[in-house]
Amino acid sequence: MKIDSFFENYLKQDSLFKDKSVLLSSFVPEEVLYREEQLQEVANVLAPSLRLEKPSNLFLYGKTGSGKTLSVKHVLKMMQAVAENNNIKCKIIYINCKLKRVADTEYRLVAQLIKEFGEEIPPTGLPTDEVYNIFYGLLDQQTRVVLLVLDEIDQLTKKIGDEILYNLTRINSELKRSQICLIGISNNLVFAENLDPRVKSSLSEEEIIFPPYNALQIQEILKKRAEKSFSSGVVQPGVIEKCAAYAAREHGDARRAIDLLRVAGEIAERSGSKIVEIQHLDEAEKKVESDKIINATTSQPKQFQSVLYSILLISPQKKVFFTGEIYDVYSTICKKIKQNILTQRRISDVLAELDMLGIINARIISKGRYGRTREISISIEEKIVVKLKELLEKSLSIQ
DNA sequence: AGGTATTCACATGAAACTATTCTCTGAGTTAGG
DNA sequence: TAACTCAGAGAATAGTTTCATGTGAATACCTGT
Repeated sequence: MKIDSFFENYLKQDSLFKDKSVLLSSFVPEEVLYREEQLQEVANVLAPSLRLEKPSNLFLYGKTGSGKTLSVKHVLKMMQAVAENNNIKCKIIYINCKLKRVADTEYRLVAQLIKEFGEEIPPTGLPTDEVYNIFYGLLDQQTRVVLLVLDEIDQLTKKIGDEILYNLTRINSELKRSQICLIGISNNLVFAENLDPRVKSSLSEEEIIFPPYNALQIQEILKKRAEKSFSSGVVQPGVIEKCAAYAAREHGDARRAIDLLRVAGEIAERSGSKIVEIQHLDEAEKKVESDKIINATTSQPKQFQSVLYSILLISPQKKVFFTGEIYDVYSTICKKIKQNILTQRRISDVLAELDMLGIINARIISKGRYGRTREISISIEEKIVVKLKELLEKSLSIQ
């Protein structure tokens, strides 16, 4: 098939999708299923801001894909509509703290806040307290309530500590006219435990817990979304059920389920199928998994990649191996590609990161007289290992 | 045999360092009046 | 004299290194039987 006719055919062939955006994670539906209680609670807490009174700070807990972000966005959307209708000055800022190079440090977070007020701030070069001052100035320009949503706040504190949160909670006492209300969202259920007690008490004036969805609920959610996104009759019976089952196994992660459905649809479409079948779903699961890993590794620095490559080199020969062995292999590889060799201390950290990413399985064991070390095994599929190995060879230009 | 002390091979933490990217400031230089 | 250039001081950040301290249990070493 020649390319030109390919495009022709592509156009002629009608899409399986009616509206794919419904299946993207940024989509906010008009109706949030099975979260009525939480929605109401969020609304209750935030309502005072419509009277220009400061609402209590709010904290939301729940595992990934349990509808936290969605619920908050939904409530805030409604509120903003009302605020606009009645000409109430109420500013809503949503920031995801996990985004690299956007809001993952104190400086950048405040810089991002300033940006929300329509001012630009250089990415570096300014002292942090200077940036704070600019922010205070902007905040206090007029009387209003500012609702600040910090998504994945646990990532932020894990990286740089809870000082920022302390600063943010104290802002109110410095402001004359504005009021700021913090809404924290965390995936980590024990997040607040290791927080400065002062921060903890002022941040979690109100707490709402989001339980995971069960399989049935995910099914309903998927059905709703599928109706809107796919053309009718495309999704075969059983697909949604299986998709929900996959997700329920992973602590009821609805986002993952929706993602899976979308990828399954894309795969079906690309293969020229007119319907989405279970087989596409299985393929999608593999793809999502391998994409996740490949994305995670390719965005890492060279040194990180060479450590991973070393592990992949050892893995066919042994089922489990130890830090020292990896370090040896890593050293020879570094020599081979003329890269300087990092200390074992650093490699230890890299291994811990790889463990976090779920690429390897590391467990600290003691071999008694023969020391203490990480017992490492690889935790990704053979197929992905091969693919990853090729990729790393290219990226590190080996051979 | 039973109990204690050692010892290995790292793990884990904190602080300090390095390279890079960026701003701001003020001295020196240039061009126009 | 105003405008411009350009070096140097200071910041933020990511990735490391250095130094210091921690640690679980297999083994070595006793001790008394």
